[in-house]
Amino acid sequence: MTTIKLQNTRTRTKEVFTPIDPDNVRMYVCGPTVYDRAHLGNARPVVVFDVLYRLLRHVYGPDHVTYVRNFTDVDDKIIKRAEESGREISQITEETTQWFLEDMGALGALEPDAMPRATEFIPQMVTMIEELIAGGHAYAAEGHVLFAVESYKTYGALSGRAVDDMIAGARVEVAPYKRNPMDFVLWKPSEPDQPGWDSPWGRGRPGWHIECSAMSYELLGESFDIHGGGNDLMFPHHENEIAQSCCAHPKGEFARYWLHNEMLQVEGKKMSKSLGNFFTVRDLLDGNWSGGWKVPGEVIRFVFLSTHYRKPMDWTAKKAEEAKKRLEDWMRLTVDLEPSEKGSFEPAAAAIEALNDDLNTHLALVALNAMRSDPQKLLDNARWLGFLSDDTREGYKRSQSGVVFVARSVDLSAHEARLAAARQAAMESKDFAEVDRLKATYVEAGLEVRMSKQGVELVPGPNFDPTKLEGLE
RNA sequence: GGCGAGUUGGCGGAGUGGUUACGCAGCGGAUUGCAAAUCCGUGUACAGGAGUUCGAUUCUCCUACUCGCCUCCA
Repeated sequence: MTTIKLQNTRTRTKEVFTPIDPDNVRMYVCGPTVYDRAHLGNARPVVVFDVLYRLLRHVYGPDHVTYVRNFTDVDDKIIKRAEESGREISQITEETTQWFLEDMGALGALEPDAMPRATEFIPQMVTMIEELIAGGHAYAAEGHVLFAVESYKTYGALSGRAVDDMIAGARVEVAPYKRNPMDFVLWKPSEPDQPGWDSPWGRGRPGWHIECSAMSYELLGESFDIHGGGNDLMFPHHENEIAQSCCAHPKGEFARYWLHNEMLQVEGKKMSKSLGNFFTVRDLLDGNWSGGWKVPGEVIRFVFLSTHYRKPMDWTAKKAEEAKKRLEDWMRLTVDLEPSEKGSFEPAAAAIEALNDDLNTHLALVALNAMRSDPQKLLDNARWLGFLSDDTREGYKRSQSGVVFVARSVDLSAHEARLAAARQAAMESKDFAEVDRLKATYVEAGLEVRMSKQGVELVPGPNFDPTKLEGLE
């Protein structure tokens, strides 16, 4: 049996991964709040934990892994968005959920086994809150229910914080009904025009953190193996999840391995709207970003996986271009091959070993690249890691000169024929002036000109401008 | 202020107590009418200081710098 090692935030060490039950390895990853398109940073944990999911499925078997990722569909940001836009909340959440699935699918991410929505688990949340109150870990005050952090001795252990220190440096406004400034909301009252559910504390809605505790308990049990998310969630979200879950179910361990991915940057800076470097996954896919070209989902995936998940990931146009070239190279080598049957294929040891070592995806990509001399192996392994999908390959095959990643808005075959004819004539006359003139024009238009004994190819590059070809017709 | 991460060659980015990362760019060659693409070959490195050690880029400590979180955020 292969040994997977994972860096556990809880212990700050790289540990051998041993599941509670090898027949049912359980992983929970915090999903999106559905109020808008997922931005690029939202996509990183999705891709990272998709790789872990694939690895676990390989090691323990596809039927022996349960991966849960939630949708937060009740939240003040959603309420605000509804008020601003005048749209129904359900309309917003349903639309955004669908967008999310489409966008993440484009990145080659498999869908989790379960994708629970917070609003479907309100009764379970209420039950858990009641248990916390009964156990002396929470109290009701002015329509709110708050978790009492002092009732949980190890509160702050995950992120390495002490309650007293946090109070000293806290920037939060302290609500008068809080016994301790660090107490956090489990349930809060709703105005008549806000979404709400009846509860023992009046009509209201859950606080942000309780949903993950309630849903992971329902779907994975009081103890499960892996809990993942971005490291910005470590505090307070994950800390609060631990407090809630461990106090409500003291016999359970909650999550045993905590994995956190580092944040994403853009051209060396934090992605933010004020810096003008903020974009969604859809922006990239549609070419609506500073790079200006349509970035295929697999290119985004490649860029993500070329940096280790625990290091800051810097998105740059240059990286995207390099990733695109590499994938085009792989595509060129494998386009005429058929993927091996599922039963007859085993991921290469080099790739598995790389991933076993705390998801060294960069090294796994290097291992893939080393398979260029064995295209069948490259194809199978690339597909196993979420590249060279059927859709991508179909697109490649449809494009005339074999380039998948650039949308072909014009038919270049006439130009190719014309250049080929001119070249043929020049070969005999030894006068290459006309050929050179044509070639220069094509290059100027952003085309790559490939002439060989096999013939002539015109390949659109990122700056291809079809209008520059008009004078040639 | 508290907590945490990082600093590797022109760039990106792995890894290791003593031996080649890899990719891109560069350079040389093959190929080409010339190119492009492709193929072959090739150079440059481990922030600074102290310590442990036969030996450290790799371990320990200190310094500097960068970054993230602590407020909605993945």
